Amino acid sequence: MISEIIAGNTVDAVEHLFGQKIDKHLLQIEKTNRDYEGDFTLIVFPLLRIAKKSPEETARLIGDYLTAHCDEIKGYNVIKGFLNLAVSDNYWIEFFKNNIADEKYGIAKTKKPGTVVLEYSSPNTNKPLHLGHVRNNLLGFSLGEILKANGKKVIRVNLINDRGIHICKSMLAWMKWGEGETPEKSQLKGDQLVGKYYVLFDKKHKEQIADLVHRGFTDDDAYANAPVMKEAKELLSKWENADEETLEIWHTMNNWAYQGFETTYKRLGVAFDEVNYESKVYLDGKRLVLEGLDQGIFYRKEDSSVWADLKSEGLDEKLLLRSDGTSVYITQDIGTAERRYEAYSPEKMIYVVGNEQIYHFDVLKNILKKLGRKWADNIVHLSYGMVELPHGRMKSREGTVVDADDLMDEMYNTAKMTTEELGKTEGFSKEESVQLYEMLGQGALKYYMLKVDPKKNMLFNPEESIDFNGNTGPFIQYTHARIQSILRKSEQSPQNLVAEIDYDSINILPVEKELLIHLAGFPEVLQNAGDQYSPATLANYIYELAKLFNHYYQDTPILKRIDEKTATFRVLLSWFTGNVIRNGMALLGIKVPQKM
RNA sequence: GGUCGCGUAGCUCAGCUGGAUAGAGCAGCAGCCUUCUAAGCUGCGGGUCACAGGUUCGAAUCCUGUCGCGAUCACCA
Repeated sequence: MISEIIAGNTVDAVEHLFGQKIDKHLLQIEKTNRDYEGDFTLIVFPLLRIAKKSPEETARLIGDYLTAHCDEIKGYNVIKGFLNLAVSDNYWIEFFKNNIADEKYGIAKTKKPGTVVLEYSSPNTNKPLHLGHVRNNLLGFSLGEILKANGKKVIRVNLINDRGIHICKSMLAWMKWGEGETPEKSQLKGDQLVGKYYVLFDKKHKEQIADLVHRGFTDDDAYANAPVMKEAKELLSKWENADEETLEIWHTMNNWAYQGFETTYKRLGVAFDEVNYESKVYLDGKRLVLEGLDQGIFYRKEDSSVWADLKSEGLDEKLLLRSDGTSVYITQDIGTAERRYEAYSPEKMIYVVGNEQIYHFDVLKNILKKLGRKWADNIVHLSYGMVELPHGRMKSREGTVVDADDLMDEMYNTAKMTTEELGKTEGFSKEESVQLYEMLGQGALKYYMLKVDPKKNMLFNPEESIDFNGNTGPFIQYTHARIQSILRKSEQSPQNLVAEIDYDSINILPVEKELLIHLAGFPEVLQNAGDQYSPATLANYIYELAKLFNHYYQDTPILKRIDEKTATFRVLLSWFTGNVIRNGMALLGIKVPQKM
């Protein structure tokens, strides 16, 4: 890395000039601002105390030293306390030479030690996936890819919530009013069908509540005493007592939901290494809680419920086992965390879960620590923000939920319309067109969601469909397609060009240097994206790269109207850029087309 | 009420491990296809970085407080 080289030499410079050995991290080196001459800038203010000279003079002295002693630095200028350094073209040509043949430039070639368990998606089987799940899935999948590209071993886990009162609601509604409807009979996706009965339950429940309130019940009493709610609770207790008929219906409806999810996951391009079902693991953790109780870490109340006291940690008391001895949500998470630790000894356990559960994970970590699990510190809650609609949050009750399947259909249609208007699919077969529309629709959707910092809430306006121009997925996909078009027109394959290029003959233009500098930054960006769990960092990097390339493409002939040696270099630089765009987009879960 | 997060252009967002005159896209306006794909490129207008203090040579960025928005504090998950 060039900034490492500059830093190392500056340390020498400071020692030589001012007689003091400084730590490299004291130095601030950044890319030179566009408005100034130079490539990289050393900010000398922090060195003034050592230099005991004016900013300008300090900068000049260091500049002189670097120019004389460092081959990579060919000149400098000083503005106030900013030492703007010009890096020699040779350095960038070397960089190009060293990496051009590597089609997977920046992607880790070998596994480093360290396993990461990454949980994401985690749907409920009572309703289909919506926009919020889409953000979760895209984030989780992309983060997994990014970590793998950083050399980590990643275990992607989906923990499906297939039990509890909400599933019983769907089941009850189906039993009462379903008339034996199946996905096959009504040609409905399984998860949509189950969701339909969940909505139906809610509707009936509301009617009954209104009726009870009308007859003088309070809202709360009406809620709990509505006949359908009582029946749903009975159904839950039947489920817990392993009633055969109930289990069978439960199995059937869950399978419908799983099959529906499978379809959605496949279309969205997300995948998992392991699927856990809550019904199988929800009893885990009880053993640990009882162990903690024995050791006096937790305590039992008169009604025999078990609690953790986290007041000294700034939290509250937390219920761990109900008075009837059954587990609650957090009990299960204690158990699954322990299981994952024992199975994989991961260096991190990442949970992609909405920011509404920050408190939950805070509690979870503290409880595990109380139990002496030091690895609790390795738990990371990647808490992402809500996806909001112009009117606020999505409310299933108000019918403002944006369904994942519908959304993908809409994206496909928008892609189709836009592409046809532009007449871009002339000469495409039917199948190729369909593939392209899907690729563009998915690209638009995924990039739209991933370019935003995960921790921030984001707005989705269904009225204005997702854009295809500007800072968007299709813009980047288009840039890739343009590059491929050049490569197709080149008489030789990139691999052949690499074999015959004469590096000594290369003269690089300022735009080309900009591209090379940006390309050189890819590994660092990838690392940061992994360290900060932020696909957005990567997304924004790729956008910058695509923008730079389009600017280059606009007024620099790459293949035609130039001599062969220049063309060789430019085609290869385009190829390099295309590879980084493709690989980077793949880490976001986005495919790029050859033509569009 | 306690805790946590967010507040940057009309809109959607970058920038936040402190550095030069705060950036993109969309929307608006004006240009660029007899040359490699115009889903592109160039230019113009648009800002009290919520507000007030503080730390610093230097603050959108760090600290404190205020305001606004949101989340959370279940024998729900």
